[in-house]
Formats: sequence, structure tokens, C-alpha cells
Amino acid sequence: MASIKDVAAEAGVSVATVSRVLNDHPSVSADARTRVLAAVKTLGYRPNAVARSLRTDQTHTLGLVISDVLNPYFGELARSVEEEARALGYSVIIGNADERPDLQDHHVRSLIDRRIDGLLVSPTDGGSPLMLDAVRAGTPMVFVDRWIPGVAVPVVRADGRAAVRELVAHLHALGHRRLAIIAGPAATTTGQERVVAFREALEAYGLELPETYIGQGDFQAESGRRVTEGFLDLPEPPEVVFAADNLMALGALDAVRARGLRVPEDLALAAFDDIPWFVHTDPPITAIAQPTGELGRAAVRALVDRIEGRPPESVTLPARLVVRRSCGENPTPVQRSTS
Amino acid sequence: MASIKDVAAEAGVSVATVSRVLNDHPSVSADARTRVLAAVKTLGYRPNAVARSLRTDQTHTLGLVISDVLNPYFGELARSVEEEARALGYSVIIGNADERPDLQDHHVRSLIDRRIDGLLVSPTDGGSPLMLDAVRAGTPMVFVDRWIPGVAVPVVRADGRAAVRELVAHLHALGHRRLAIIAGPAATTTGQERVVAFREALEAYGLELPETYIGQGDFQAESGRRVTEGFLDLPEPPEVVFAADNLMALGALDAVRARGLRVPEDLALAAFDDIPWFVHTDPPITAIAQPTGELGRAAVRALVDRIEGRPPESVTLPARLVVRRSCGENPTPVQRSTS
DNA sequence: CCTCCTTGTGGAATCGATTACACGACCTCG
DNA sequence: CGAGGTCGTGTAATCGATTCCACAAGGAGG
Repeated sequence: MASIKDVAAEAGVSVATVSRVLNDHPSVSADARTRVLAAVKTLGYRPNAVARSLRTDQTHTLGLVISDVLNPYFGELARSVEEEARALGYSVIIGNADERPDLQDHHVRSLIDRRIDGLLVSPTDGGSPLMLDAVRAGTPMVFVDRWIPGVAVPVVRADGRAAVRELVAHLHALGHRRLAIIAGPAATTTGQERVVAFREALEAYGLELPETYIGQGDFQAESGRRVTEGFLDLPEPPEVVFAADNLMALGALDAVRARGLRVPEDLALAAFDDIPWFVHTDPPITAIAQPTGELGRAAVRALVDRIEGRPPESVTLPARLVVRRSCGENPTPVQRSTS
Repeated sequence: MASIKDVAAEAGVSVATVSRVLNDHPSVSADARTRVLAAVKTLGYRPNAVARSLRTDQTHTLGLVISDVLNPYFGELARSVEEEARALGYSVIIGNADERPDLQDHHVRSLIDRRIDGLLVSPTDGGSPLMLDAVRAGTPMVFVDRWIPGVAVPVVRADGRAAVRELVAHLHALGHRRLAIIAGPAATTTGQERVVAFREALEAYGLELPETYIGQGDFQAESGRRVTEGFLDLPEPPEVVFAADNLMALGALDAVRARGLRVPEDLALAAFDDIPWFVHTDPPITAIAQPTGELGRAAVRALVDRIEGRPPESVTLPARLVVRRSCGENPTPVQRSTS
């Protein structure tokens, strides 16, 4: 593969001049410029990004560490992150942590070794020493969706509290009084927050959230199934299950079906994180939709601001309730699914 | 960030010795080794992968260019690729081409500029000059799922012909005679092949595939909807629609629903590419399942073989039919969905 | 006409690693 | 006891770019 020296030789100039042309530095004569550009074209020369990065200490690459690529929510997030990054001249390396802190650390380390310019993380846990070190060492970082409390890193996320209140209002209006939740891992902020928001919303209606109605899940489908079976085995099973993410909702749906029961007649179901497939399930599932694309773009902008020396901003966007049929017919017309 | 020089100074040895310890070269004294390792630990030193890559001309990074991360099929592929690559000591940079040749070229170029060791591509088209140049220039490459005919690059893919025959047998046994297909882009091999396989399978039953029953889609949901509406407007609409991928099947489902019709009573539906959600749609969708994880792993192994100087092998794995309820009740017991 | 400045260019240092080569110390064997 | 190895180490070249600095040529101004 041709190097800058080959181009210099072909154009009859020094490597310095070639470099100047390539980085359009002002003081290059028109003559030299055209000769260099011609040489570049005939040789099919492309600058070696590795060498350039070594010298400039910039890779124009961002790292994105998420917990599960197979979750459509994170898939969409990854897509929007890549788009915005591309628009700003950056590439993205995605690391899939699979909800495992050790894998998360592996990716963070590997990305830092590669000298990415900045890191977008949706932490799977309360903060590994490695990640805290990275922050302390000055690695530009932004948290997306989830975050680690007490760490001075901008956070870009959705606030679901209003939507959860709406959801509870909707459920209450449908006559449901025994409401249960499948929570996410306590180590994640989203895992905790959604429980808190749910409990607070219930209190507004004078309803309680007993311990038996809080199932411990891990954001994966299988845990949703397991927890739901536990609920159904209770002497007094709940009338509604609210899953803190879409995959656990799917597991819940499985569990209900496996017993020959029906949604919403025997058990109503709602989920956090809306995804296109929820329109097509049987029945279509009522869910709280995050502005995923906007979150991804805002996160990239915040990170690039930080990288390029501008003050980065934390961003919180509202989530909204999308009512479908999984909690009962005749929904209060809060908001209807459009698609 | 500490460099190898700092470590050398701290340990009281030369950089060469540090490098030898790090790459566990045999001729280093035990004494020097322990001093270097101690220095590495106290400084928290990590080798700069950029500098190392420049010198060794290896990045231990693979590029993966796929057409749509939001498609669960490619999501799963990406995941298995990353897993296998990680097991073999490589990282993966994913480029999302969105079925657009220009974006595909953008990513290929960007990956080559970054000097990735090899490229995994699922081409969106018949082969851009850029990609052909890359092959000619000797960039290690492997095609996954789709490929470009006439190019000397190993291909890892699934053969769906047997499964398509099974599907047609299943449909025929259910009494369906008017079968239509929503095809993928003609520029992709998978787009063409699935039509050919379908037609051949029909011929075995003395059935024809008229032009009006071949709808042109682009692997996106919206095109599935559009094509299905066209089918339903036909004077003699088909009894079955076979979508060449999962997203177009979803669009088809939408189109049927929008007219107040039902699957499978009014129109039966089957899809290429099985995904977890198909179990939960209304009705569950009969689909042809590719061994996606195995494809991803095989592709990585082939690429790494090529990179490390071993002869790479093309791999073709069989796809299989998973019968659910979207083509009619009482399915012939060819194979039942398990989950 | 001589200085001073601007403009264009090249030489060489630099980024952080790897590695060929040289060299001194010590060992072994005839 | 000396020749020839082996072992451990350091010096320096190298990868492909960017960029500081020096310098030559030419123009402007006194």
C-alpha cells in the first residue's frame, strides 16, 4: 500500500508538502498542490489512519459499550449513535457487554488501549475500578440510558416517571388494583428507578407495592419468564405485570401462555421500552417508549463536545406511554399507537 | 498516559527489555522480568495499540459491514461474530450500510484506512469498484450471507433450498395453490436465490410463479407492506405470501391487518429468517431459520485463517423450516417450533 | 539598492512501540 | 587456557504520518 513517501516521490516534492496538501494547509503553491493531488490519484493513495493517530493522538473513533446488542432498544441506540458520529466525522466501535461486568471491563480496556477519543457507556453495574480509573485519568466519557451515581460524567437519558404515572393511571382506570413489577438488576440505575417511579405512582392512588410483587429480573427474557411464574404461583397473584424492559416482557408473555392463560384477561402486561414488534404481538403490548434515536444523537453530541473542548451537557428527555391492548380493552384515550 | 519509556525508566532497563517482557520473548532474565512487571503495575501501564499496530502492521481488528443492524438477523450475526472474534483475540468494528451502496463503500474505505486485518462483508449490491479494488489489493475478505459472484472470496452462508422445498410441501399439503413471493433486491444474491429456490420448489408441484406474484421489495418492512397491498389488489390475489426476509414479513402482516383481514384465514404468511419475535406475533409466523450464530462463527474462523496464512474455507450450512400457525392450522408435522 | 517580510519548501524530530544487530559476560569443551 | 557458544541487554532503525524550524526566493518599502 502506497505511503506518503511514494506520493512525495511521484509528485517530486517532499513528504512535508504532501502532508500540507492533504491537510489543506494554506502555504502550498497551486502548482505543488495539483502535482500532489495527481500523484495521490494515480497511486490510489490513502493516508494511514494508524500512523496519523500515533502522531496526532486522535483516532476520530468513539467507543460504545452497551449491555446487549440483541435488545432492539440498544440496537436502535447503536444505530443512531453511529449515524450521528458519522455525521460529525467519527467512527464507532461497539462493545457488547451482555450484562456482564467482566465483559464490560474487557471492552472498556480494549477501547482505551486503542486510544478511542471518547467513550459512551451504559453501565451494567455500579462502576468497576477500571471505569472509575478511566474517568479519573481524563478519558472523555458520557453515560447513556444508565449511569453511575456520584461520578462526574454527563448523562443522557430518558425520564420515565411521568410516563409511569400515566401508565398507572391507565391501569387504575381499567380497574386493576394488584400491580406487580419485574425489576431490572439493582446495580443499574434504570433497574432501580423504574421500581421507585412505579411505587410512587401507585402511592398516588393509595395502592401499595408489596415485596412479593417485586420480582428480581436481569433484563433478559428468561428472567421475565421465571419471575412471572413466581407471581402466578402466589396465593393472590397480581392482575398486572409491568416489566422493566422489553425482553422480560416477552418472557412474561411466554410464561402466561405456557399456563394456558391469556393476556390481558388473566394477567395484564405492560413494558418499559417500546419496540416495533410490540405492535405485532398477540396482543399488542402497551409500553413506555423512549426517544431512543434522540438519546443516541444527544449522547454523541455531548461526547464530541467534551472531546473537542466544549462543555458537555447532560440531557434528560421525556418518555411517553403508548397504549395498546395488553392491559385490557377500551383503553382510556391517553394516547393511541399509531402504527 | 505512561509510555514504554516511563516503564523502562522506572524499572531501570531499556525499552527493548520492557518490550521483550511484554511480548514474552525468551531471553530476559528473571530479575529484569520481575522489575519490569512491577514497574508496569505501579504505573498502570498499558501498551499503546496504535503504536504497536504501526510497527507490526497488524491491528487485531476485523471489520464487519452489514446491511442493517436493526434487522434481528444481522444483530444476531454481529453478536456471534464479535464473540468468536474476541475468543480469537480480535476486536470488531461494525459498519451499518443500511442497504445503501454508498454507505457500504464509506465503511469499507474507512475500515481499510484504519488498517483492519480483515473484512467481513454482506454486500448490498453487485460489487462496487472500491470493493473489487480492495480484493485485488489483497485485503483479506470473507463474504457472509450474501456474496458477489465471480469474485475469489470465500463465502459463508446458509443454503435455504431444501427448507424452501419443505415449506412449499407444507403449503401444498394445506391446500394452498396460489403462492406469491416478496423478493429482496435483485442486486443481492439472497434476493435472487430465494426467488429461484421458490420457483423451483413450486415447479416440483406443477405450480407456476407468475410475474404478478413476484413483488419487488428491499428487505425493509415498508416494502413488504407495499407489495402485499399490491397482491391484495390483484383480481385473483394469492393465498400465501412468502417474504424473503423477516422485516418484509412484518410489513406484510401490517398490510393484511390494515384491511381488516386475518392471517392465515384470508392470506397465509411465511418468512425467510426466523427470529425470536415470530413466536409471539399474532399468529406465530412460520419461517425458515438460518443457523445464524454458526454462520457468524464460521465466517470469523475463515477470515482469521486467511489473515494468519491458513487456507480459508467457504462454508454452506443448511437452513431449516420452522412451522408455526401463519399458514393454516393442523400443520403437517414436518417440524414444530420448540419455544 | 538594501532591508525586512511573506511565501513556499525541505530537513529532521517526533509519536510509542518492535526488532535487527552489536557487544560484554559467562560457560563449555577440547 | 583459549576458541566458540549462549545469554541478556542496550543502541538505533523503523513503521507513516505531522509539524517545528531553517532557509531561499521574491516583493514591498524606505
